[in-house]
Amino acid sequence: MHIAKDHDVRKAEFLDTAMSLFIERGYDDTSVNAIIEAVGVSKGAFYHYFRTKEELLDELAARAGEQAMAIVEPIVSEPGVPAVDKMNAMFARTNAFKAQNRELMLTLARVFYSDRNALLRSRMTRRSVELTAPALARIIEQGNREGTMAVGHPTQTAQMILEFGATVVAGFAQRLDEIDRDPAVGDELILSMRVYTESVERILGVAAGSLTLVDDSIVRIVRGYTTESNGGADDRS
Amino acid sequence: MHIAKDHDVRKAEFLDTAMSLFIERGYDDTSVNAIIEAVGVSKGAFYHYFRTKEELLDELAARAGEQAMAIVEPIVSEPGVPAVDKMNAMFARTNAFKAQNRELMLTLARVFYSDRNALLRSRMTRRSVELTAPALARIIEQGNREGTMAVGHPTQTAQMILEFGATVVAGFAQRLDEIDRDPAVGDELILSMRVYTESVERILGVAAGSLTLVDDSIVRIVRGYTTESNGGADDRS
DNA sequence: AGGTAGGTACCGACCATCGGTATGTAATGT
DNA sequence: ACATTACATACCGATGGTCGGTACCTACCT
Repeated sequence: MHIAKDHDVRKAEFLDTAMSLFIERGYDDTSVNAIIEAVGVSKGAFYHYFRTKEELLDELAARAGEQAMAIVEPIVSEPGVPAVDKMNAMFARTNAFKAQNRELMLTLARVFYSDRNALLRSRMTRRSVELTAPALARIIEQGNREGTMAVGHPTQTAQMILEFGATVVAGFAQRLDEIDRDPAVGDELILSMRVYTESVERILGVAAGSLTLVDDSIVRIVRGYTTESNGGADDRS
Repeated sequence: MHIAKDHDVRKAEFLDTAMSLFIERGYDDTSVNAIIEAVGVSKGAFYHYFRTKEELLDELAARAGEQAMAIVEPIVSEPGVPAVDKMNAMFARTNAFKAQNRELMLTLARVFYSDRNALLRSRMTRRSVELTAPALARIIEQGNREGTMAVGHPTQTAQMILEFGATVVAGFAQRLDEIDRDPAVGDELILSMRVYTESVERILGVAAGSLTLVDDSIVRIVRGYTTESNGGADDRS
């Protein structure tokens, strides 16, 4: 009756559906029963692939880390590119994706960064930082050699900047909803992103204004948050 | 038979016992049954004071924020003290407490910052940051006026520094256990705390070496972590 | 002074659901 | 053929939360 699928395929199926359910309802509020129901299998199937629900969470975190690494790696390895440009590229890559999937990112951000998902987020960012930090460290070392950066401890600093960024983004996302009640919050958020960029610039000892960690697309997301149809942009560069 | 206690007294009793149980075993792993057993009351009593287990968590977070504020407030209001000194005092106050209760802090840190308590931590730090940030912002503004600091947006920066600090401390605590397996991790952690201090100095535009956000007592905690009896200190200032 | 109405503080049995286990069985590879 | 994989199903203790009831204090009416 039941068709046996390939091991990795079924496992991916579990991971995918679990991920979207976690995003929807949060890790704690998504039961194993809900997962197996969505996949259309039995409990035994679930515990055949994962020893515990938490192990599934860890595998999700690991996958996220690998994906983050896959994006970052080619940028770092590119020869002949200045360190500052590499940093900008590294952050711009994720920004571009976010801008393209505006609707997705908004709902995703609101739920992923809601503190109902504190554990999920904690695990995923940690893995991502762990795997991405060495790459950023190499960029910083390159910047030191080029004389555009002045950082005493690249490895520690890289880790800190990434953790720092994750924290800032989390705070950012958690306040998105407030914009509805008070549009001024939107300006505050945009300001905080600029302060973040400036802070990183100072930490790296890089020239002011040379980094663009958060580009205009993010600003446009915030701007267009309340009203779906955003008319003329009232930007003041 | 049963003596009726005053409302606030009983509520505080719930909060206190719940807090110590959360610290001991984590939020998720502490059942409502465990709490009422420790307090010595029935299930009905608990749900008479709190609508859900999570509401109790929120009230704990609120209390923590107020306590943090109570420590910071008098330091900020003190007249005639340079901003840099105030910042050092603000951080030293908590450090001193930590050093005195070394044993307590270690167990507390290991559990509080273990990601089993991601939710608890997330709520508490958020409240603390929210309440403490304005005070730090005032210090930064004072530093700007004195010419010892150069910060464009004190409010946002204050918030960021505190969130940043919480993140760093969390990462710090989560790696404490690794020292047992690899003593070199201890050096890494101490280094990361120094990098944190230097980063904040740069963000504030303050003279290098003028901040002491993490004093030697913390270093001594890490040093004495593996062996209980710490003989001669092999410090290299 | 005595009755009683109403609110607060609490009890304890009960419930659906949770994560996880035990055991069985059909399909598949060798 | 036989072991291993890939599930299914029934079941477990524990959990967060509900609910109907009760003891007790206070206030007011007569």
